[in-house]
Amino acid sequence: MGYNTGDKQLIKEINKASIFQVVHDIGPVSRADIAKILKLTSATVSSNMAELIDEGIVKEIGTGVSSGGRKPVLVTISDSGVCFLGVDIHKDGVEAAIVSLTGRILAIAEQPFQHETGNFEHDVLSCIRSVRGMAQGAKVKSIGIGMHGIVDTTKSISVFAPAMARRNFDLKTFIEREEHLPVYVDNDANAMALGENWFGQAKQMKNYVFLNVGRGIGSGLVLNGEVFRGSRYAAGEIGHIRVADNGIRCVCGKYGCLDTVATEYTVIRDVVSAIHTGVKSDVTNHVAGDLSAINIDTILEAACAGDPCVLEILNKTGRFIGVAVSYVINILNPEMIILGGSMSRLGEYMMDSIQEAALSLSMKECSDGVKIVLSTLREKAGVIGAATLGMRNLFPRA
Amino acid sequence: MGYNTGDKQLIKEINKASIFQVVHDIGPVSRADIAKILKLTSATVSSNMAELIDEGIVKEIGTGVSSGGRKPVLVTISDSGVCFLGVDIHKDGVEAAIVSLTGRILAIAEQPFQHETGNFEHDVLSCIRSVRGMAQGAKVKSIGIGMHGIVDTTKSISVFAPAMARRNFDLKTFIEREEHLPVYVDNDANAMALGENWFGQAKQMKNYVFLNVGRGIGSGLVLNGEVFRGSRYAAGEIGHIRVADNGIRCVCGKYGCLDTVATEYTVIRDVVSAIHTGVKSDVTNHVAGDLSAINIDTILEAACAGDPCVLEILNKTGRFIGVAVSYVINILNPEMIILGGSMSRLGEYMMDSIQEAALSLSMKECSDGVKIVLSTLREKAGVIGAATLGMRNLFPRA
DNA sequence: AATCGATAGTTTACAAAGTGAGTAAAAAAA
DNA sequence: TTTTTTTACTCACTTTGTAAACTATCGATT
Repeated sequence: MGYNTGDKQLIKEINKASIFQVVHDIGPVSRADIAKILKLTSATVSSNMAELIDEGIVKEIGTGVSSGGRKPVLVTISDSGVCFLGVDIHKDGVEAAIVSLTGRILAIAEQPFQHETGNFEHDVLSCIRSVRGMAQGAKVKSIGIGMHGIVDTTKSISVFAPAMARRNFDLKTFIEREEHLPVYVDNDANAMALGENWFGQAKQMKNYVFLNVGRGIGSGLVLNGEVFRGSRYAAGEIGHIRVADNGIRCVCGKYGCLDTVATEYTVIRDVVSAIHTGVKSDVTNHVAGDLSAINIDTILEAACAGDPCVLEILNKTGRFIGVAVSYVINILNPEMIILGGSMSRLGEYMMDSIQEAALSLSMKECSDGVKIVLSTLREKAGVIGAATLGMRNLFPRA
Repeated sequence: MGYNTGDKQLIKEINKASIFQVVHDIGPVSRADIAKILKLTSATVSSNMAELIDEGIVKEIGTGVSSGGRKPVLVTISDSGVCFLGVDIHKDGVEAAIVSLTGRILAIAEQPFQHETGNFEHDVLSCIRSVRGMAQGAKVKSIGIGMHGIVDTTKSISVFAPAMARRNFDLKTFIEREEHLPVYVDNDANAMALGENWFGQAKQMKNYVFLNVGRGIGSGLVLNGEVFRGSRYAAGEIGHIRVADNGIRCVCGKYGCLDTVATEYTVIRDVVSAIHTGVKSDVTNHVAGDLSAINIDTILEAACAGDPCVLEILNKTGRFIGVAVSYVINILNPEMIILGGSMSRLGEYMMDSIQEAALSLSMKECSDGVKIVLSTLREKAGVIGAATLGMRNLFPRA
């Protein structure tokens, strides 16, 4: 069980994938330079390049400057040859986008769940169709789905998703039948982590952690250059690490989980309760006194305005995240921690406390050189990450 | 940087390694069965098998029962064709053994460090030579060294080893020059983890954690089937995760680290201090009242005899380890946690509390199915693991 | 302007490795 | 005894990368 074997095609896939990778990483670049970098012969690069160009993945873009001989023909990733549909399924709805191999978003659409019907499939499908309608010229190669909860990636089924009251939900078969395109499903944080590797902060990085902070908190781990999913697809579920002695009972049944102190919901809860206990906050003005109208947007506005109540709550939230991050650093010694997800809009106001807690609680040898940064893909990390699931599968065995 | 390319030899290495792996896992086995399992043609299996036999790695062992045709020729791992030297360098000394591909120990030797001289190289070398002298007929292919502290495995140098007051110590070059054999160096816990994969509890396992509990506490991580070392070779350093509010200052400068509550030293310390505060313990009898003579052996005897004082201290120690294990489980969702190292001799008396703490503090989805077990290689895990570093390198790219 | 050296990319002969078909050996079944 | 099945080897074929020769440019020099 689980033995690898190789054949001639495997070599080709490996080399072709690496050639693509070099173009992606440092393109525009000439065939000759690729050969030098990969220590392949120019013949090998040329023949694989011909296929990549044929498939619409790479294109020639002109000539570079000569260094004393024939001008090099530069190639770059094709911005329009093929593209990929990414779907982010979170607790409250679906978001879908069509993304080019350069990370450009050709079209994007959103569809909140109609919880009353409980027909999630329909909402997902309608979102996919609406975005495909917006970009009809696009040659969509596949559909990648990033899904909250636990996803069995070998069978491509959602084993358990809290917000959709269903277990072992086979989204892949359903969407493939409806859309006639290959479908790849993975956990949302894993997809985001992969997206960050292709288009964000983690380019060419082999060991890093993506923190998805939003309606819950989870993480995607990339270790030794591969997404790490654990033995039952539950790796990176840091939301249920104990970080607080607050006595708050988590949905998982335990007490003091990170999930009880570091999500959109808890920040809103803490702001409301602070105001209830008489603390003055700028937020009250933004919602005209209606505390039930407080949301992440109003909190963000107050934070921008420098409201001390909100800033202190965000600091505290950051410290809790930092505690969990310190465990991750001690165990995994990653190169980078990337903060993303819907809560990352408040990221600027939490980064300092995350960093301070994470570094002060972890061992120097492990935290040495670790970069803690905000995602540059921000709220698009979900759909872009999901689309990269399909891109990744251009070279499945490489 | 870090691109993979493939050539024809790569295919061969992959297939040859997998053929070897099947023989290792389920041998004795026939060529035909291997072909079925690996979905290779019998021609491919035969030609690779001929090389493996030629190299003394595998041997024919007779014929099996026919199921209606020609009797299959069974092959198995050669117990004597080639063997590997493993060296475990811990804080107080060196241990070396010559190990066959079947995990049999042909010779073993020990050499405490002569700290006054500070000439560690000499002690390591003399231990290696003494064990080679014991098994002169053995065809030793390589030397694997498991070393405490942080090891840069690409350069094979010990970046930082607390007990040897030296940084960036190039053991590989030194030993290769003296012994004229390839030398592979890795962190001791990583080596043990690998050893457990070849000969111990983690056979055919892809995701597991080896806990090395001894004079310090560290871990070796095997993730996606590979040893995971982190970005600066410091992954798995769980000794410096904060698990206690005891105010004890760790050597690393922080407070409450696992290393301050779960090593040989802390167990001895706690027993001594309990006796000082008037608790009656069986240990006192074993050392005839001389508390400075208390060591792991006397504590083990007392534990065997059911001494409540010692058992309570071991329980407490186990709970602290369990807390750290719970973080590991939540982050990595491993298949197995293996407890080894010199303290694992006391393992029976800690397993329950480790398990209880680990499971009660981790999320169900992550801990589901995780097996927490004692190493079967026990105190030999170090040298056997180190020897497997060499075995692993029979098929370096596979 | 003509020539020469250097660089880029393509073509061709070759080698390595797996595949697939065919074959011999050997044993069980009819 | 004959037939069938299973094992393992041989050999022609295909794929893929390599090495070297070849073509196409380009810049510099004469």
